This record gives sequence, structure tokens and C-alpha cells, in this order.
Amino acid sequence: MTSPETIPAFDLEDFLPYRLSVVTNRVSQAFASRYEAAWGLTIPEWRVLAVVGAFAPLSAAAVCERTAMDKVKVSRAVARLVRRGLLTRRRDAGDHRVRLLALGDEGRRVYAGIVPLARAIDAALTGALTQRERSGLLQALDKLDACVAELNDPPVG
Amino acid sequence: MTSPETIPAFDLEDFLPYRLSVVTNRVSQAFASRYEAAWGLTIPEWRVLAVVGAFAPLSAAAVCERTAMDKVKVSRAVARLVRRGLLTRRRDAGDHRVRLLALGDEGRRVYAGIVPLARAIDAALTGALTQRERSGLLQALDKLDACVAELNDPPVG
DNA sequence: CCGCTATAGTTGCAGATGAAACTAAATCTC
DNA sequence: GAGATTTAGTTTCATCTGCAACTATAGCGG
Repeated sequence: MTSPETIPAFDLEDFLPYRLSVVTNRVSQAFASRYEAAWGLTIPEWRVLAVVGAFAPLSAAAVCERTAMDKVKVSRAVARLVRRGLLTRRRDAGDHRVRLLALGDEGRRVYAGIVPLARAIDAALTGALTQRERSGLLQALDKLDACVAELNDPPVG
Repeated sequence: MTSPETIPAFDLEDFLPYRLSVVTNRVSQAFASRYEAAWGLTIPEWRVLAVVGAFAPLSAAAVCERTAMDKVKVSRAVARLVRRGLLTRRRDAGDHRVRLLALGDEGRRVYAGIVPLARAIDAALTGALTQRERSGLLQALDKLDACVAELNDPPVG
């Protein structure tokens, strides 16, 4: 019996942000440890490498857009990758503020290694799901994303 | 035409750990800012308060299990909440290593406020989805979780 | 042209984080 | 029942993080 001042218990397991966060952290953790072990790459570094590999030459700002990471994180990941010789950086001829990123020789080698592992990880995770479930999941994530965007910038009116 | 040494581009948008991470961070962020604004609570603090509110009295170790946070994070969140008077802590009579947590008066007041907001947030997110989509999403998350657990501790054999 | 504002990217700082070391109490082993 | 092992929780330390301030360059308005 629930008396007036008894607060109905709240079950964290049913709270979507919580479930999302726990599962995501576990997935990221599993994933990160493999890249760390094999190439000494952190997640931000891995992401930068992945988009530079796919879209070089591009600016750090473009990397921000594509990875949804903030510019400080990108700047530091790039700095480490350049120091390790995985990335090259050259000033854009037309706009000297911009530094265009591309893979160095070592970066190409590493990229050639990380892509298959990424596909394998994705396949392993996806393997737990039916094709329907996978696309349903991605679609649900898109909807949540849109919903959150709206919660933050309340639609005009 | 893909020559032998051309590495097929990898699209981050299709990579499940990445999608999961981006959406989750946005959701957590949106959600965290409300609790921060209204009660000055961080996410770890919020989670501790939520489980203590639901299951008190319980130990910090039990909070770890229920929230999937590591014990250092829990320890620090508890320390802050105790300092602010939201939580009380008393040694377990039977086992003096254990410190049982419960809500203080102020904690009860705050808990009475955060639960409705949590329900409202969940409803807002869930509102973006059909009932089918929501349950599909939770189910897919459970499967991913199980899959990751298996990737980490390879099943015997 | 000259100043004003905007953008690309880096750095300083203050707070958050997690691995590992640590303290204290319980439990096991002989 | 004394020492070895385990468990609960805290602290330390080195790193990561993000906001805000900063530098350098570009572009705009008159």
C-alpha cells in the first residue's frame, strides 16, 4: 500500500538514458581496449584516423563535424597522431588558418589495420541482432537524437 | 574501381559503437544539464541518489552493482552527497567495513523532485518512439550488452 | 586601406576520471 | 588463534576533459 508521502520507487533499469549509458560504456570499453592493445590508439585518435583515412585531405573543423567531437579533443588527438607520424598536416594554400590533414605512411599502414577490425567488431555486435533489430536500433537512435536536439533548442514558438 | 592497395572507405555513421556513443552523449548531456541546473547534481550523484532512494539501506558496493559505476566514482559521489546532507551513512552492525547509505531529510526532498523529472524525461524520449520501437530498443540494448560481456570474458572452451 | 567581427586552431586551468596503492575489518587455514 | 587472504571503501597520482582565453588569419563595412 502506498501512503501519500511514500515516493513511488523509480527503477533505473527502465530509465532510457541510463540503459543507453551503461550499454554504450561497456561497448566502448570493449572496443577501446582492442585498439589500445593493438595500436596504442585512444577513441578520439581512432575516430580522427578513421575520418582522415576516408576523407583526406580535410581540416580539423571538418573532422569535428564528422566525428561529433569538440575542437579541443580533435586538436589534441591530431597533435598526438602527428607526433607519432600517423598524420601529416599542411597549411591550406587559400586559407592560412586551415591545416589540412592526411595520412602519413605509417598512418596508411595503421588505417589498413583498423578498418578490418572495426568491421569485425561491428559484425560481432550485429551478429547478436537480427537484421531487423539492427536497423530498428539505428533508426531508434536517430529518432532519439532528433528528439534531444528539440528538447535543447525548443522549437520556435 | 578499387585497386588492390586502395582501402575501402569506412563510414563512421554505420559503425554501431560510434552511433551509440554519439547519441548517448547527447542524451546524457541534455539530461544532466537539467539536474545540474535544478539541484546541482552530477550524473554520478543523481544515480546514487536514485538507487539509494529506491533501495535504502544499502552499501556502496551494492550501489556499484546497480549503477554499473566503479567504486571510486561511487565513493566520491557518496562523499559529496553526505557533505551536502542528502545522504546519511552508518556502519553496519554486523560488518564494520560496510557503511549503509540512506536518504537524509534533504535527500528525501530532492529525491521527491528528481523522480518526476526522470519520468518526464523518459516520457519525452519515449514520445519520439512508438511503444514497439521503445521495447525493441531496450531489447536490442540487452542483447548488445550480453554480446559484449561475451567478447570480454570469452566463454569457456 | 583601416578597424571590426568572425573563424581555425592551440593552450591554460580547474575539475573529473580510473588504475593502483592503501587502510581497516572480516574470514579462512592450519 | 596467529598469520595469510579477501573484501569494503578511501586516497593518491597521472591523465583526460572541456570551458574560456588566446593567437593568427580572413573577410566585411565604410
